Amino acid sequence: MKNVTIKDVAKAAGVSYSTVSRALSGSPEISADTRERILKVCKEMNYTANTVARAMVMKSTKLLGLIVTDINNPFMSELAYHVDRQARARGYNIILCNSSRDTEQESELFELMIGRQVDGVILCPSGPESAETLRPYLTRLPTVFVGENLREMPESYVSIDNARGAYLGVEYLHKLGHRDILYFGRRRGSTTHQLRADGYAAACHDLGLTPQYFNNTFSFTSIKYGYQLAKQLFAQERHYSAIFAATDTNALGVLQAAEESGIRIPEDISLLGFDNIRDSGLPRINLTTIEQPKKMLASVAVDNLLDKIQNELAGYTHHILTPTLIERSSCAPFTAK
Amino acid sequence: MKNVTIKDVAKAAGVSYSTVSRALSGSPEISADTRERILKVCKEMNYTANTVARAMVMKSTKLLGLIVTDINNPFMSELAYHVDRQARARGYNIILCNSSRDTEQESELFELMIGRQVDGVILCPSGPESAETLRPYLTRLPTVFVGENLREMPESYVSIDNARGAYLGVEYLHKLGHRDILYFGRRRGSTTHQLRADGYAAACHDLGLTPQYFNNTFSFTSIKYGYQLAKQLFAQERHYSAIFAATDTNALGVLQAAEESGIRIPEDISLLGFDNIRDSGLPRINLTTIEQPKKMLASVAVDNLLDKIQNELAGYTHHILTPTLIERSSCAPFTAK
DNA sequence: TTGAAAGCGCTAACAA
DNA sequence: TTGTTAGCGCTTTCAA
Repeated sequence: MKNVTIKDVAKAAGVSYSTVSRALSGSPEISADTRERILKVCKEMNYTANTVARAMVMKSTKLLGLIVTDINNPFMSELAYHVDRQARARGYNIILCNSSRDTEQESELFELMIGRQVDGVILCPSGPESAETLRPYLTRLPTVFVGENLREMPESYVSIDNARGAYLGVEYLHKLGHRDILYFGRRRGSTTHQLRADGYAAACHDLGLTPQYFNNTFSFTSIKYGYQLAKQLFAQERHYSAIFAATDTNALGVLQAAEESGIRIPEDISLLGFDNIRDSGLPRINLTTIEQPKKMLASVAVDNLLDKIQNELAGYTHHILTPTLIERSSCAPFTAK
Repeated sequence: MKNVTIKDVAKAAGVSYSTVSRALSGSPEISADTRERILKVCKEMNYTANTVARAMVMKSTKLLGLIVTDINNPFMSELAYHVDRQARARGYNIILCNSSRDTEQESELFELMIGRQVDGVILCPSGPESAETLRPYLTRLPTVFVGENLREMPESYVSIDNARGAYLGVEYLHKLGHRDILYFGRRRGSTTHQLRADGYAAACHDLGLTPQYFNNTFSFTSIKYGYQLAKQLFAQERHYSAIFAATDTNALGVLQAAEESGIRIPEDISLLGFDNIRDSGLPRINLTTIEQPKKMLASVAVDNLLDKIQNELAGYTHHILTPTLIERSSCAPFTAK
């Protein structure tokens, strides 16, 4: 499986190997016919340039690290899809790694990425504290955070306006006639959750509603935990006509618990999610939700990172994208029971 | 952002740089105290070995190409998750690319992988023809195909026993009392679909049932196409009490069409899927299905590939894993209407 | 327009 | 036990 090198081509074409290099790189300082001759020989010999060797001298691997918490999470996989597309369109490839939402692994992965000489990394952080624990690496490797709002942190990130998204959601529910809206599944320690809860509170205030919370006491977000939480909720008396779930994943758990408890959605309770993961659009689920524009998130992240790399920009950028409401069928107009 | 090299460390430690290399690689031909001294200097200087340079001399990048049709497909993302885990556990990383189920892109990606000097590639092929179009590359790069049964093709692959899975499904439905089972969504030109249909036919034969088909006339499989196909189906008279969908994705489309057409599942029709993608276990969906063991598929693929690489095995292996039935709630005992 | 040669950061064979 | 040196395959000065 030994590959043909530039030297083999040079020998076959009867030129020096720097000439071959020039022919390949489209350098102007070479005559048209030698170039053509060389290119023909390359084809014949099935020559493929060794990117690794090139990377060594160019000091650029054209490789981007993509660190996600879990590629199996639909939000991440959609993001990864678009990151790959966008990166490839710009001549880069992706080394994919899962951090399993573990900050220690995150650090190890950064170490690994540095060793692999990637040109930069796109990181879906485990949480807001990632920016802190990774600080030593951030000066060594251009990095863009995705999906987590790092507030005033002097690091580049792209995320959405979570507060505004939540505000939008409450407005929508209010317009449907709901006056008692429960905010469900807020997780302490997550900036994202904090900002969403803030938006919820602000909207309640502006619309004259009384905020009600049912917080996530687990420190994880998953359908399973959302389900367990919702079971607890449904064991209590109801003082709300709509549930605004902090994430679609939570909402899915609510859906499951509701089904088991004989609660109909949206007939008995309206349910609104946040994220618009792919699952939410599935038949029978049809969750109305606040959309995070994943494609946009990905392409802004890649663009930013490549700008940073190619222009050796110091400094940082914060991109806050605007979420939108996706109306499906888990919310209905309020009707007095 | 210039990185510390082995030479910098050597200078700082007052030794030659090959000594540093030895200290780092845990070579025995070095005294314990110089090693320790060097290691300490490495720590102090924040030295990270340059994997690219190492790869050049070792002729091994410890990188695996993972080419999927679409990472956003839940089957693929689950596979990718396990491939990453398994590969990382064995000291490898993954370069991820989407082929968009396009054989031309597949070829380009192989070219790219060769250039990047990956040690091998794991490929979820676009279709059975991929093995043909990629033939020129397969001799240049150790490759394992995943998920597609290449029959007697002399290439390594790991897939499941599709015929047996389908057989299992028919048996199950038969046991529930169903005698008229429609096979839905079979796509021509896919070996996987062919094998499943074969298993369906064999089971029908053995159990004395009459096979009924409603084939996929689109050449793609997606919820949307499954839905359109099911709409056509439901416009016709019914002569079946159960639908066996060729894939979960198809089944999801059936679910959606059924909902719109006022057909209850499983009360009116039982629905059985194939693949057990993550979506199928979601609340309200709860699709009974035949499981492809994705984790197993991934780890067998990685193991095979690494064996192939490390032992420079010529030859090839075919691994056919056994599917199992996952019982959820989309199938009910037959009741005469 | 072309060739010779240095060097990217590392490993390993050979010398000392 | 340590140092010297020759590459790995490429790009890029500098000379011719």
